Amino acid sequence: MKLKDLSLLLGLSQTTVSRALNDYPEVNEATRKRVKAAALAHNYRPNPRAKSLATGRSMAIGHVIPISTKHEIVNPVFADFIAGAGEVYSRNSHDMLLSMVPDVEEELTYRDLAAKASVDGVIVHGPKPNDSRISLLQSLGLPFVVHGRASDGDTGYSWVDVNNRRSFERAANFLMDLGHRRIALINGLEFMDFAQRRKDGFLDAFSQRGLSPDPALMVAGEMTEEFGYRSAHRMLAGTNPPTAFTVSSMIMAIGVRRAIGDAGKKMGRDVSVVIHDDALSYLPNGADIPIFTATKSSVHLAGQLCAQALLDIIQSGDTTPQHTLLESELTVGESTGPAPKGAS
Amino acid sequence: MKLKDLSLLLGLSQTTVSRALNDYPEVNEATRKRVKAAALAHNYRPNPRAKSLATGRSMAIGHVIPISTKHEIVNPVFADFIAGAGEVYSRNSHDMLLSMVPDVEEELTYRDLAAKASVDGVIVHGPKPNDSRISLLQSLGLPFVVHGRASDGDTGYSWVDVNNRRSFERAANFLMDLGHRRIALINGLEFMDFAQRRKDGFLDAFSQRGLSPDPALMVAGEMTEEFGYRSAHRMLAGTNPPTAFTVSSMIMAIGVRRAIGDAGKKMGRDVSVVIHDDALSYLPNGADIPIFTATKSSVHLAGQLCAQALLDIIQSGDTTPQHTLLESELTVGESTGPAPKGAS
DNA sequence: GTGAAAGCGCTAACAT
DNA sequence: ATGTTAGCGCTTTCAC
Repeated sequence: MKLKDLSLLLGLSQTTVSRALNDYPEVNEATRKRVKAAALAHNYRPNPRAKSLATGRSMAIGHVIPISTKHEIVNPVFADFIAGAGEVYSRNSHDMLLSMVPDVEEELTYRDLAAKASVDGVIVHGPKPNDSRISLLQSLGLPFVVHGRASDGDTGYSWVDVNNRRSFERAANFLMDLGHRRIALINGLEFMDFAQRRKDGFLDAFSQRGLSPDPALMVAGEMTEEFGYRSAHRMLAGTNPPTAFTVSSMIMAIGVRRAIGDAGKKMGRDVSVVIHDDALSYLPNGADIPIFTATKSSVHLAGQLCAQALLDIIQSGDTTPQHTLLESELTVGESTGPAPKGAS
Repeated sequence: MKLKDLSLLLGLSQTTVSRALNDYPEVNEATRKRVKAAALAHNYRPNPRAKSLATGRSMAIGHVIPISTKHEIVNPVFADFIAGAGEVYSRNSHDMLLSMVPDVEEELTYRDLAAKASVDGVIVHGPKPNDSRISLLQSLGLPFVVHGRASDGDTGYSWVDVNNRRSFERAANFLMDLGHRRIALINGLEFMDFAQRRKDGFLDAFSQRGLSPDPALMVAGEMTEEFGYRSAHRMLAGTNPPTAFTVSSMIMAIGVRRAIGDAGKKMGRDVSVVIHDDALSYLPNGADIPIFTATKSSVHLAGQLCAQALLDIIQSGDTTPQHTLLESELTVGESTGPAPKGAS
């Protein structure tokens, strides 16, 4: 069933039918009703490609995922984000175009998307400081929204971000309120913007009390179970082990938990773990080790907001940068957690 | 830069340029060279929508993900699969269209994709026995490949599946070779095809030795950390606890590990855990609890094979059902694992 | 308020 | 081996 068939069927021109369907004001209300009813009855769906060719808009949003560094896609956080964004696209009858490309081809892919007008806009994932993709997209004139920020104070583009700095500041403060002083930070690679911000927040919490963390308890690396395990293991085996951990991802937290298990007899119940990134869904507060989920990640929400922001930009044509900073909740498990031995 | 511009520039007709670019045989080699060079130099990219409108092919593959039951997308396995498929699409210059829809709208979505000719084919995720989507897609005439199988012996459609039955048969056999007899099965919901097959394999391993598992040690439920924890916890608290676990997913395995941790002092080093679904990447063999990854999941490979199979079907037009059964590797951790107390 | 006709950028008969 | 022409299914002037 195409437009022509429908118009013939109704004894109207394609033009009128098209106008009726697309809610043009000049159409007679009676006609519109008749047309819409017929379209529904005959299950008419406009061909998006034809429409797109005529209008110049693709009604699709691109997500480009580099695949050689596997972190992005394997990360459950990514899936949640995509799910959130996808819902918004569905509701607004947009398509989501996912491109998995070797990261060396990422720039080419953006150029391609722009040249072929395959998408009306893109979401940028995993920004690094001074990310080259931003200027590329600007020069290509392709609307975009960044999930995260490419560097501090940069206001030249739209982004949606979780308040990473504050999350870790609050996590550290929470632990210090419980009496912990030897708090470890198991962070992601610090050239990633989010990791840098988390570290800043962590340090801030200490400064606020005139304290400073033990540098030996601060590490950054690949967000893998293995790195979490090894880091925590080394720290716990030291002469002055930490009494609490702040961890940058669920996967690393699993490793930290394993290390704590190894050291279990030594530690007793004296170790707290604070995790970022939706850990609550996967690692509920255990009976053996008190785990506090400090920041309930809002990745799913972030996905929705990113998508909505981009659609708004595309619709309005207004590219004035919009910035959304999400506060993540401090969610505490059932147990309020122990104070370290000899704490005040 | 569009075809017309390029043809004007070259002093050729659009037709010739189009033919040269699309490797039609009747074009003069010299001309083709000239055309291709010019296209490259001027960075010409054919508009896929125009092309699609003219050819009737969309050069896109659809993946429909129901979102009200969150399992599908949250599952890291899903992300790996998508990554695998995405690579294949990229290499074959196809787009991947991801639709996140409330599961009640799933059928509507397929009808939509078919009616609007948005995609040349779809991949079906998470099949259940006698899945209604299969007959729907067949009646819509939309090419598809199923990741998994909708029921036993069904050969009327193409699928790519991991040999779930054998994976669990081998896992159980592996543990029995180590001397274990009280082996638990923590399975996914048994109305899912894969879970049923895993159970079958588990049971087979016992029958082969003239044994049968304790029904109290076989459970099935949502693949969550919580379910894994609770199931294992209950079993370990019983009078005759298991000495080994086979677990159907990484997430559940985390819960099982937590339960083992709880029961640690009682158990000593006597518990083995065998996990399906790429557990190796996330849960390396621990120092405290011996964990054996029995089946290295091939989801990523499955994604590639599904995508390739679908592209082949679309290209050749040959819809003769193709079936691919992947054998998953039995990967054993560093430790070969302890025999249970008093084992032979 | 409705219609005729041109055109979006490409491919595919049908010439030559 | 190359060009001419007519679409693909829709929107959008422009005219009535």
